[in-house]
Amino acid sequence: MPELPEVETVVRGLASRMTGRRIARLDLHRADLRWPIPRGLRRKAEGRRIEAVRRRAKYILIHLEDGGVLLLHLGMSGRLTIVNAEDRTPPELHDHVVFTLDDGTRIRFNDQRRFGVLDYLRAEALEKHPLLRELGPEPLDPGFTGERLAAALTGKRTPLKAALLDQQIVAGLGNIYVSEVLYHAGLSPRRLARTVTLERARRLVLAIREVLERAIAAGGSSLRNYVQASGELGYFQHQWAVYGREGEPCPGCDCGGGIRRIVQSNRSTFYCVKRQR
DNA sequence: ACGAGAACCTGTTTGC
DNA sequence: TGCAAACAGGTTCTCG
Repeated sequence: MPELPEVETVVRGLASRMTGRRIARLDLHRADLRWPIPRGLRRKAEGRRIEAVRRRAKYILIHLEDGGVLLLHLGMSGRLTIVNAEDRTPPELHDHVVFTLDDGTRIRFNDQRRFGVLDYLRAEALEKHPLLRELGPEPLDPGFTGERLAAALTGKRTPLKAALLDQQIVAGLGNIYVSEVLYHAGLSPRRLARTVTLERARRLVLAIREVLERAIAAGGSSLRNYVQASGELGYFQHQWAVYGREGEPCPGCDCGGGIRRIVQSNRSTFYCVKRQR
């Protein structure tokens, strides 16, 4: 599930509970997720005060007082759950990592498929980290403009859908929000990226901002302080226009089109053939 | 260098 | 009912 809006919601929830606290304990229940968890991570984290929790693309960055940074990625199935100090609920299957804060709060990192990541780096080397180095612009930053997107798409022979999933072109969109954004921009997912010139790129940038901001707002408003009663972070009711709606009528207008599902690079895309060109 | 597809893992749903 | 195939919201790696 986790695309940019979900990760942003998770980061806000984590920040409210972690900032200023110390990591009293870090329990690693296995030695790897997608990749090995660095040796010595526990020693580098335990006892340190948390200065800030930030997001870059779909990565969660937990900044420690000494300049260390914990980098988390939720992959396909990762979820974070906040467990209050007095809650004695035992660990669940696939709870691979558990943070315990100095006030007794626990944060469980559960990841069934283990495509997630836990790494450690130094703040001064953030830009050089192999996972962060190649990332494209943040879609909600003012620097992400139609001009910049058009330039990034120039000459690309790949379908627009695949280009927008490419984190080097814009960082944070995933399979669901790409379908949503293309619907709102009125552009076909099958259109070649290189045919997106300035006017269309501007439309796309507006659609990207609108869809992401609305999703973040929905996350914030439907969770009490971004934490569900269960303690789970980042899960909220979405109102998707096209994703998962194969066969339903086009929701946004009376064009009479139906939502079709196609497969592009082995992943589902949903769109309205009539409205999106 | 680019783009398509496989691979990484586990679990659930779908279709014969 | 049972079993295999398809599918799931991400990213990297390999190959042509």
